[in-house]
Amino acid sequence: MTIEKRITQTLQAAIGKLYNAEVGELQLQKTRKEFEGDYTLVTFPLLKLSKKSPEQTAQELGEYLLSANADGQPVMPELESFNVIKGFLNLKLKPSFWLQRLSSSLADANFGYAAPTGKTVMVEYSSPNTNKPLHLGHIRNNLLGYAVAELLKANGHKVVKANLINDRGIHICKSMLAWQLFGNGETPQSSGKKGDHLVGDYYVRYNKEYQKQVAELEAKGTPKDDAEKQAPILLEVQEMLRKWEAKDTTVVDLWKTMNGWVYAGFDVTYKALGVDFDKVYYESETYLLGKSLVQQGLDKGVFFKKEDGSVWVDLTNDGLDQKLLLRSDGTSVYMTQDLGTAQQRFAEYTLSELVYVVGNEQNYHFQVLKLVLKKLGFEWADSLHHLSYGMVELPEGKMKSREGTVVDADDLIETMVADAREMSQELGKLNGLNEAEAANVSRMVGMGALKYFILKVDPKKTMLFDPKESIDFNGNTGPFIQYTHARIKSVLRKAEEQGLSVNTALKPVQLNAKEVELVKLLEDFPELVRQAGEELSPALVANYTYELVKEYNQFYHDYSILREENTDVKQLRLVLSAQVATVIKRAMGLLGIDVPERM
RNA sequence: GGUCCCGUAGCUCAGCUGGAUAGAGCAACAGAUUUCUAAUCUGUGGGUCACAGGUUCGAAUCCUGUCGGGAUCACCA
Repeated sequence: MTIEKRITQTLQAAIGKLYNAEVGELQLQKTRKEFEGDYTLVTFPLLKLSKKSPEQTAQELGEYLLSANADGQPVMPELESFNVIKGFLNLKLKPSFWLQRLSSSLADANFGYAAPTGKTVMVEYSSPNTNKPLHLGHIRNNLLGYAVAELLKANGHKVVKANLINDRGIHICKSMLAWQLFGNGETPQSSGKKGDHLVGDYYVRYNKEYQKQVAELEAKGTPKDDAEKQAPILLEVQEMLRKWEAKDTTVVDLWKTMNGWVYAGFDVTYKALGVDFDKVYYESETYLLGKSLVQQGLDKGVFFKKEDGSVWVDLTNDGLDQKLLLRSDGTSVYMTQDLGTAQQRFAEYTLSELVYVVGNEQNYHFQVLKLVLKKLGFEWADSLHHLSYGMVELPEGKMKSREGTVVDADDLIETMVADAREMSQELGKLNGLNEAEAANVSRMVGMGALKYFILKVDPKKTMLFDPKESIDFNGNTGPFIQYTHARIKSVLRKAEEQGLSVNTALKPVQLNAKEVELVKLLEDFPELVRQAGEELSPALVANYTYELVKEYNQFYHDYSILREENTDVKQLRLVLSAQVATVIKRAMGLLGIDVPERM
């Protein structure tokens, strides 16, 4: 049970006794730092019961909590003192209580992780197109998806990480056609290019050629709109898509080959990002799903058919528009497929939740998806969650693939690691490490900087990614947290050299203020994980970790650990440090960030 | 035009299930060092929480409206 719950119960009982009345919700909160105390009860809502002033009510309640029961036991044994400021009753708990909490969290090997729930949750993320390499926007997606999956695991759920690859359609045909026309048989092996980059280059090449042809047509007097539809290369690519759909072996073989290059390239990027998947779906295999659902909807009368045979759902009563579900030629659209895959997934895995990590440009789509599934009568429609995230902008301007100023994921990763290495070297942090160790630390720090910078921001907000600031090793950054962890580990190693183990039971010692603050923060960790899991919010974890690190740094600065002469106090500080390191490591682990033992 | 999201310090962001004097980091300035790893710590200056109403004992937080920014409303995915 959390401390807050426990105190709330005590308070409810006390209020019941004092005022002879039942109280429901109490407003218990952490005491603000400028006041003395650990928890604060807001008494304003209780005035109706007490029929006294806020100050009197708080005072009365505080005195009662400190007094003894009929059996001689204190009403609230863990309470040391209280003070009243305006209507706020500040409760200060005994240091021995905090010491005891620290001991019990130390004894819990799974501190912060919940017991298995038996529930299975699917997190779909990444979901790239196969015509170009991953970029900055994908990085936010992948990091969010992975972190959310880890959070859900920490909350005791079984998690299926899924990737739905958009491997079909006109976009990949464009790369294929350009490769046929201009490629001279170039392969990743022959050119030394990463497969996804190679295919992406031909996508760019196609667009160049297309622009050129449109310009030529316009020069000959064709109106712009017509020119854009008549460019020969466009007609060719449309023909290619028709052939693909007709399963033309030449086209399908080329499609398989080039997609294979792309997948090999993606794997490298995924590995560098530290993300992975339990299940990969390909749209070429799922795009026909959902048609039977459309028929069901028609039978139930929740969808309707237009004269041309197309099927629609009318959502105007829900404040939305009419939405197409089946084209007039009977083929399905994106929405149809998503209806089908959702149903299939819930059936296949008996999911209790399905989380889609998809950019906010698809907010409308997921709103509709959920509504339509509800109209079809699926109870699990409410278990669909769209984790929507905003665009990542750059200092120079907005990043959008259409505008061509994309930041390539592989380039960015490489730059981050190289910068981390350079800065570590300048500070002499790599001295004494061999090449493999230096490379490993640089990788952890560079990726930590990138991941932390992106994950600490509320997903739904448009964020600004400043490469310079992200690699700034001061402040609320990944490297700062990693560094604190490494420093604690260093102290613990030195302690071990002195023959001090950190596993012995704690002797009763008086905790100082900073130590109590640390224990309090550590105590928040399990509840934080629970909340972050519920809200699908890695940012919550990131900002908590930073708070913990800041608090520890103050403690570290103000008090010595190894030089402390009182062995019991020294032991306490070692154990406390070890626990801080453990929690940092776990919290960062939830964000997919590695923490080095030394740096 | 409809729907959704955002607007907090010069900059990047926390805080939002209503509570005390709105917080960090960066940048600026002033300090601290025989390092337990200073990639640290302390201090100073910096705010009409976009604006206006409303609810409340109490609003950055909830409601309504206005302004500003973004996304979306395809027989694309």
